[in-house]
Amino acid sequence: MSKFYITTAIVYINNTPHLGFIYELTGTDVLARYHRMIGDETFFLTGSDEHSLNVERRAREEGLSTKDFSDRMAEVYRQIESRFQISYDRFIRTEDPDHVKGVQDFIERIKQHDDIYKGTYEGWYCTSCEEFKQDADLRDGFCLIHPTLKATYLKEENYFFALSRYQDRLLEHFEKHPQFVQPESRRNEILSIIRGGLRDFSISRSTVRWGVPFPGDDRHVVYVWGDALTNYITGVGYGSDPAKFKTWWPADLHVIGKDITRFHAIYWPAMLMAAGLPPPKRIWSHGFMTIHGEKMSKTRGNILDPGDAVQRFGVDGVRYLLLRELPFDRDGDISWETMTDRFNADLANDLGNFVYRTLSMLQRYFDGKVPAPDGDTVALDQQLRTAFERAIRGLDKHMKAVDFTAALDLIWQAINRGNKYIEETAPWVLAKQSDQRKRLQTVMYNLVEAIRLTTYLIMPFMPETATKIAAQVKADPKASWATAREWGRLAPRTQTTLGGVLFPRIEKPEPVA
RNA sequence: GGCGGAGUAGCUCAGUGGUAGAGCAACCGGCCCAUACCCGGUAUGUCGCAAGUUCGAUCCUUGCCUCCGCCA
Repeated sequence: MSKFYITTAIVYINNTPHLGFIYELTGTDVLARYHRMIGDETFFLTGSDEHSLNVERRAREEGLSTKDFSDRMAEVYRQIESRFQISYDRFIRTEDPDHVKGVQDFIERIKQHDDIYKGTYEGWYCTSCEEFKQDADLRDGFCLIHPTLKATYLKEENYFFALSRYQDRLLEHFEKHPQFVQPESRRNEILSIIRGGLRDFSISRSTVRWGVPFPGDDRHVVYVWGDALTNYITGVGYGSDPAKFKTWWPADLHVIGKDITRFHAIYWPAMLMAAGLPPPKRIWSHGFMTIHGEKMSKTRGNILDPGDAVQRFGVDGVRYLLLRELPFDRDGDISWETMTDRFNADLANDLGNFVYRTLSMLQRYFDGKVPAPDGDTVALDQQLRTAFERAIRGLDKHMKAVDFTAALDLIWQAINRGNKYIEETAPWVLAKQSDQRKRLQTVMYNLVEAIRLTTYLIMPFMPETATKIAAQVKADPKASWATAREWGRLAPRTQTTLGGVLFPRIEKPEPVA
């Protein structure tokens, strides 16, 4: 048994959650659940990033103190994560006292290493991006990302992190650890940035009050990356619980959005090196979702709302659809229409119907009690078994590669093999022939066994559905995967129950001619 | 401007040096256990454009076009 420490990026509480946020959380959650299922000691960290000028501003707009506003928004996020069955072990907030203390400790250690110095930052600053801008990022003095907001010229004394000293060490690290940043396209981008030379970055702000006081100079607060990234270590005890920290760090996987890859893949390992700590083992940079080919954005008004999604497809439906429909290594397109089509095809027609028709036949022919297989195994039986064994092996392989689409594809191949098996063995015909009783027993056993294995296969992706099916076939959701995964573990005479329809078909409105 | 990725059936995508596949949608047939479901079959494509290498390229090379990403 080994340990597995996985994180998502902490979410910036400035805005309300949209479906892209659920996407990252769900993908990460699937990995966490998978590792728990296979028996790894797992710690799953998510949380909220609450410090910044924008948050101060938003709070003021809402007529709340920054603290009250942060409390409220953090709770909004925490609740929606729970709603989506995100099985985090801790939801860290940058306001948490142990985080604040850990950040100061971390900065202090980098200072002792002489990698922090005081300097002056001067240039055009966009208050909405909270970033200094190069000339190329501005047009007529307006930030390109915020064309209605005039940039202001600022001269500010800041503390800087000496990132430029880390070019060689970072390159060496990338070379020694080819899987450090994935997918490879992101790794290549990062490598070319590093090779192009690194600039020191400011790690404090004196114009912001809402943040962690900078150690040794409390006119400053620790600026975004020194504060936010650090959650990955403070979340598991850095600065507060050395034994816990030792258990979990380094993280096995940071799951992040592609937009913040450079901060995670360059700033973060460099800061850790400066503090004498090992970098995370692996960083996965996922793509974004587009709607009908367009970026999701407030101004376009095409934001998919997580609550809407649940209304339409249920929690497990959304989880499945996001990971099946979008490739996790690059951008992918999605819409209510494509989600609805796939919901009906994969969940209602394939999975839901497979479980329902099988268990209802079992009710009819054996009063729901699993018969003992009796007689020879024929080629058809073997095909069914093989399909499931392939899916099981595939799950292991594709979870390692963070390829949800491929894993689900194999699982659905197995489920569909099950539907074909029913058609080919025609249990309703066997049931009418008294001399086929033994064959019917074998067929029904095989089908219920396939359903039992399906519960485990889909468990990380659709925990609620897996639990429902498990209850129907009396599978133990907590069973050790090493043995539960074996074909033939289903005990004859198990009393099954027929549950309701798992995924009711969604009727699509008739197209208007 | 530099670097990188992508352009394959209506849609989403897989794929190999020997002239192409899956799923969905469509159509036809079958079945009736089942959520108007499931099973079988059918069809559809100058595999972005052009040239080159090769006996032969969708897969290799070059140029071009379009889209996207990262950097400047």
